Amino acid sequence: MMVESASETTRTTPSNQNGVSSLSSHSDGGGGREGGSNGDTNGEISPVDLLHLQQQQALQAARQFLLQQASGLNSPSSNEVKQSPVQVPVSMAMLTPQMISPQQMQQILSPAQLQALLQQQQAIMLQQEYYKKQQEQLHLQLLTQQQQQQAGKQAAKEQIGNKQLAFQQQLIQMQQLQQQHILNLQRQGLVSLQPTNPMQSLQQAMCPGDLQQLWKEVSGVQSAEEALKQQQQQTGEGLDLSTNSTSSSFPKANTHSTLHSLHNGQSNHTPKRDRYRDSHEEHAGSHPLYGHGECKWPGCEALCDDMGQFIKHLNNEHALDDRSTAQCRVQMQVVQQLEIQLSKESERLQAMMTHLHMRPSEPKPFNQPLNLASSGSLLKRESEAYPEGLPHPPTSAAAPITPVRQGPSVISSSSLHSHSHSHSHSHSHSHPHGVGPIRRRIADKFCTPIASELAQNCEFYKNADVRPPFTYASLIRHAILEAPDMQLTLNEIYNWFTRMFAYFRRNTATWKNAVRHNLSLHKCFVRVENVKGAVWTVDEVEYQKRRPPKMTGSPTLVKNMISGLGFGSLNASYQAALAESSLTLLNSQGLVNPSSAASLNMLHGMGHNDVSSTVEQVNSNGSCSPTLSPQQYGHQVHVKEEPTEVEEDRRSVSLMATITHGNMALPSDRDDRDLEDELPTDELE
DNA sequence: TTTAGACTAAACAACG
DNA sequence: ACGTTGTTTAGTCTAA
Repeated sequence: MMVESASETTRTTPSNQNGVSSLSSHSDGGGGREGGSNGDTNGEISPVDLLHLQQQQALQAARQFLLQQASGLNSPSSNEVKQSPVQVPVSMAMLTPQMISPQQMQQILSPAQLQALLQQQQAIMLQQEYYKKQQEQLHLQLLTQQQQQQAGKQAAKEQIGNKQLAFQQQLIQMQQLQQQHILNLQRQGLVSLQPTNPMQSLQQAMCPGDLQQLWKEVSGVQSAEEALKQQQQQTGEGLDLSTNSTSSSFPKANTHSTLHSLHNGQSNHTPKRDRYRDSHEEHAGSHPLYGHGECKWPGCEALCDDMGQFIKHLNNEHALDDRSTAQCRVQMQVVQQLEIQLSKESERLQAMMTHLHMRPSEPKPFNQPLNLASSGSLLKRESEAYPEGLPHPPTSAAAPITPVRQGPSVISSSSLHSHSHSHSHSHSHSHPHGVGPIRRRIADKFCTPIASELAQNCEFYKNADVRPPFTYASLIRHAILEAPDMQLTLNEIYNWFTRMFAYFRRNTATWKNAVRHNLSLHKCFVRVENVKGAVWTVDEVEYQKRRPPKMTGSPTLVKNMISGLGFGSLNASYQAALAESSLTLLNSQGLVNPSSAASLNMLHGMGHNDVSSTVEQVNSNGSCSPTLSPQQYGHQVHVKEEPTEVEEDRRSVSLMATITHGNMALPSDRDDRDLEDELPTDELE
C-alpha cells in the first residue's frame, strides 16, 4: 500500500556539518583561461612513441605504487572501521570535498606531467631512503644509549630513560613526518606538479575544514608528540616517565606513542642491517603488514624480529581505535586516488593509442579497477554497457575537443554538499512539515553530477535525514535511469525515494504529490502503458532541452567557483576543468551505444553544443528514449505538451564517483534492489 | 523589480 | 467508497 514513513529515522542528523560555508567567495582571481594543455599528438612517430613510453612508465609506476598501497589495506581490523561512532559525517567529510579536486585534477596530467610525476615518485623513494637512514641513525643512537645504560647501571636510569624517550619520540616523529610527507607528495603529484609547498598543495586539494579534520585525526599522535617534545625541550632533561604519563593532555595518543616508543626501544637490539639477513623468515609467515622485519603499518615501521612479535605488535599498537581508523581512512584515500589515477591514465593511454591507430600493447588490464566493479548499479550498468565493438569514439573525439564553454564540472558536488545542506536547512522553517523545497538551483548552478553526488553520498542520504540537493525531476530521472529497464512505475519511484533517502521516509503525502506533479508536468517524463500497467520513462532529449545554455561556461562563475574552492592556481584548475570535461566526455562516450550517436548529433544540431549537456545526455542513458520497445511505443498513451523547461543535472558522471563505493568506511554498497529487502516500506506492490 | 524555475498544496478525474 | 494514479492550477520562494 502506502509507503507510510515506515522507518521514522530519528537519529540525529548531521544536517549542518560546518563545512565549506560559501562557495561564492567573490574573489576574481582573474587568471587567464588557457585552452586544454594536451595538444594533439598528430606528429611524427617518434613523439608518439615517446608519449606511449611515458604513459606506460606512468602506469607501471602507478601500478606498483598501487599494489604497495593496497596491500596495506588488508589489515585484519580494516573491516571494523565502520564502527567509528561518527561514521556518516566522517565518511562524508572524507568522500566529498577533498576527493573531487585532486581526482579530477589528475585526469589532466599531460605526458610531460606524467613524467614529472614519475620523477616525483622516484624522489619519494629517495626520500624514503633518506628517512630510513635517519631512522637507522636514530636506532643506532638508541642502541648505543642502551649499551651505555647497561654500563652505567641503574644509577642514572631515569635520566637515560628520558634521553631514550626523547630519541624514541624523535623517531616516531620522523616516521609520522615521513608518512605525512609521502602523502603530501602523492597528493601533490595528483593535484599539481608544481613544486610548491606540499602542505599548500594539499590544502589546495582539500577543503580546509576537512583537511583539518582529517589531519587532526591522523596526526593526533604526532601533535601529541610534538607537544611532548616541546615540553621536553622546555624542561630540559627533567622530564621523567611519570611526568610523561601524567602530564600529557593527550592521554590516548600519548599512551599510544609511549607504548610505541617503548616497543621500538625493545626491538632495537636488532639493527636494521641485521633485519635484512632475516628476510627469509618473512616469507615463512607472510603478512601484508609485515615485511623486511618491520611493521608496514603506515607511519609505523616498528621493528619486529619475527612474525609472533609482529602479531603482538599489531594487536598492541594497531588495535581498533580512532588513530588506526583514521590511518586506515587515509590509506584508503591514497589507494582510491591511485586507483583512480591508474584507471584514468589507462584510459588515456587507450584513447591515445586508439587515436593514433596503434594497437594496445595489453588489452586494458586496468581499465576497470576492482572498485569500479563494485560500484553503484547505474554506473555499473553503464560500464557493462561499454561497447567493445566500437572503435572507442572518445579517443578521436576527446583529444581535439577544447571545451571552452564547458561548465566547470570539475567543481561539481564537492563543496556543494555542505552548502546545500545548510541551505535547505535554513529554509526548512518555512515549511510546517519540515519539507523544505529542494534547492534546485544549487545543483543547477554548480553542475552537480547527480550520479556522482549520489554515488558518493549514497549512504549518507540513506541514513541521514537530509534533503538531497536535487530537484524532484532530476531525482526521478535518476531513479528511472537506474532501473534495469529504465522504466519504473510510480510506486517504484516512490520506493526508490524512500530507499535512497531517509528524508523521503516521512511526509510522504507531500513529496509523493510532488513526484506525481513533476512526472506530469515535465515533458521529459513519458508515461508508457506496459503489460503490468503504466510505467514512467525518461525522454533524454526532452530532458536535455530543458536546460538553458546561459550558465554554460560562464567565466566568472568558473572563476568564482574555483576561487571559492581555494584552488591556488587558476590556470591549473581551469585546465583541470577543461580536461575533466573532455575526459568525462571520453569516459562517458565509451558508454555510448551506437544508437545514441544519433542523439548526440541531434543534440549538437539543436544547439546544445556544450560538452556538459552532451556528456550528461550520453552518459545518463545512451539512447534518447530509453528502452522503449516498439510495442511500448505503440502503447504509449500520452505525450505531454510542455514548453521547454529547465532542469539541472546534466553533467557528467565521473568515474571517481563509483570509486568511492569501495570506501570501506561505508557499508558495502549493494545493489539498490537488495536494499529493498531491508526497508520495511512497501515493496508489496 | 521582474522573471523564471522549483516546490508545495490542493482540486479534480479516471481507474481498479 | 476508497485508495492510487495522473493532471492541472495556484501560490510561494529563490535566484538570476
